[in-house]
Amino acid sequence: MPLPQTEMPGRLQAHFAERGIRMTQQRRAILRVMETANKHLDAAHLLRKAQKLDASVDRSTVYRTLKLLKRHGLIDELDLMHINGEGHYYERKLNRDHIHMACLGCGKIMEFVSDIFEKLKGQVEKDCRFRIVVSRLEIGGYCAECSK
Amino acid sequence: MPLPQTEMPGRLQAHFAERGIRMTQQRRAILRVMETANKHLDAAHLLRKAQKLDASVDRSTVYRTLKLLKRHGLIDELDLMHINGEGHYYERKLNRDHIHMACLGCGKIMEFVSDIFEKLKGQVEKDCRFRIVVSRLEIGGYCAECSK
DNA sequence: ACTCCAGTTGCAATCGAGTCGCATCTGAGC
DNA sequence: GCTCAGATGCGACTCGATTGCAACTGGAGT
Repeated sequence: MPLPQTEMPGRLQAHFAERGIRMTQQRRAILRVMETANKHLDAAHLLRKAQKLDASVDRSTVYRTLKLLKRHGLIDELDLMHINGEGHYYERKLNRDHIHMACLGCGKIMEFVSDIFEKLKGQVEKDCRFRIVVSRLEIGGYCAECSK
Repeated sequence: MPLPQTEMPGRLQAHFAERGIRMTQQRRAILRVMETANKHLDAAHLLRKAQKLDASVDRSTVYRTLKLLKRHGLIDELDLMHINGEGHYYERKLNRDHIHMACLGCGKIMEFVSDIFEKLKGQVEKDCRFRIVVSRLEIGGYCAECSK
C-alpha cells in the first residue's frame, strides 16, 4: 500500500514564508523534524527530536507550533485509537487523505489509501451539503498476523 | 438523514445480565442515562445526570463503567474533532456505524449513515486482511448554513 | 547597520481529563 | 442470612496540554 510519501522537502517552511508567518530558530527545528519524520510523532517525541537540532526548544513552543500548523491545515492530528495512552499524534498533511488502522494485538499502525474513501467524502459533501475541511478515519482491529 | 435511533430500551442492562456482570445501584443509574440520552455525552455530563438518579455516583465509577462498556463493545468513544476541548464523548453502539460531522462554525454535530462507508470497511477488511473491531470516521468542516 | 515592536519564547505554575491505591461496602450465589 | 469476589468512594496522583508573564528576537522600515 504505497503512499505519496514525500512532498517537496522544505514544504512546511515554504508555506510559512508564503503566508508571512515569522520563521524563528525554534520553529525551523520543529518544522524540520516534522518534514523528515517517518510518521506519527507525538508531542513528546517531536520535542526531543527538535531539541537535538536546537536545545533551546521548549515544550510549550512545540505545542504552540503544532496548534499553528493545525490552524493552517498543514498537519493532521491523530489519536490512533488511543492504543498508546491518551496523547495525540501528528503527521504532515499530504495530497491524499488516508485511513489509519491500529492493530489491537500488536500495536502496529497501518495506512491505506482508497478511492472509496474519496467517494464517501464526496457523498457527504453533496448529500449533507457539508464543506469538508478535515477528515479522520481510524479503525481498530486485528491485522493478518494477529488474526490467526 | 434518519438513524436507527433507538434500540430496545433497557438493552444495556440486558447485556449486563446476559454476560453475568454484576448490576449495582450506581451502574443502573449510569446505564439508564446512557440509554435515554439523546447523544454525545461526555464523562462530566454523564456524571451529573447519573447523580440526579443516584447521588452517590462518583466520578471514578463513571470512568470505570465507561471502560467496562467500551471493553464489551457496547458504546463508541468519540472525539468530535475536539471541537469542545480534549475530552471524549460516548454513545451507545447501534446496529450501523455512522459518520460524525462537526461544524467548525456553529459547533453542531451531524450524523450520516452511508452504504459507501460499509463498502469502504469491506474493502479494508479484504484488501488489508484486517479484522475490524471498531471504526471511527469524524469529519470537520462547515455545515450548509455556516458555508454561506 | 540601526531601531523598533508585534510576535515569539522559556519558564513555572496551572488546568483538567482520566487513573490508581486502598479501606470499605454490597450484590448475588449458596 | 452468610460470604466474599468484585464494586465503590475518596483523595492523591499522573500526564498531556495550556497559560501568564517578563524577556527576547525576526524582519520590516529607515
